[in-house]
Amino acid sequence: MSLKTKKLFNIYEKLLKLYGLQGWWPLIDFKGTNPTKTGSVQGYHPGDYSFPRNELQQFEICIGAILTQNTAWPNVEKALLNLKTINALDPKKILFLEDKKLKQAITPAGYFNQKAKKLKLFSKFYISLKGKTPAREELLDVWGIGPETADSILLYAYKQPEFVVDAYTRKVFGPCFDEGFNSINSDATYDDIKLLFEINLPRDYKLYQEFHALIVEHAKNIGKK
DNA sequence: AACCAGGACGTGA
DNA sequence: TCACGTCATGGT
Repeated sequence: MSLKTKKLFNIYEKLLKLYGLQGWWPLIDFKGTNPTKTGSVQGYHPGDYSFPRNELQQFEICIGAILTQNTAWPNVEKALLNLKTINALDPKKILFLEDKKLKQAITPAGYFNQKAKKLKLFSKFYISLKGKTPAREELLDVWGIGPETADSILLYAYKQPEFVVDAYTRKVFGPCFDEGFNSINSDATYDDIKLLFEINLPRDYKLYQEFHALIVEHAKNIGKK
């Protein structure tokens, strides 16, 4: 086991001890519980990596990944609930939904003009997959799907071992990159950081899911003070 | 009352 | 390539 591997596992264990299992990705149709969460956000399922269990849950995760771009999750949840209320949490329904109604439903998540376009384009793409797992490059070719959204979709909706890098990852690991991981500094690119994790950790989607969720939880906590 | 959230795209240099 | 502006609502 390399030094970097040991360091990453060490950090993972510390975060796990601090915050416990996170149970990402949250699903609005699943009434899970997670004592580390507060507020209205439900549907986390700590320790259960069997989700998504059907195509609708899978699609919901994809839509959530798009809606949460630069947006706090509680706002996304409101948008998802609105879509569910009008029975539109489904690729075909979204594709044929009036623009005005779609934008109205997702208003709480912000950027509703851009995101309405993104949801329609992704729905079309999702239908074209016919149940197949998309390649990362295919996802990136879809307008509105960048590296983080693509990796979130692959990791949480398709259980693919793609490590997700976000602003929180940089916040938490920035100092570590400068000190202990001397091949990568804090201005490393998205792919640099992604590869650091993927090269030095076993390709395990459960580990990647939990690690990323823990990083987000930790980043939120250190941001408060 | 600013500030920022689980980013991505378009533009000009 | 890369730095910067844009997109928009809701919570603190």
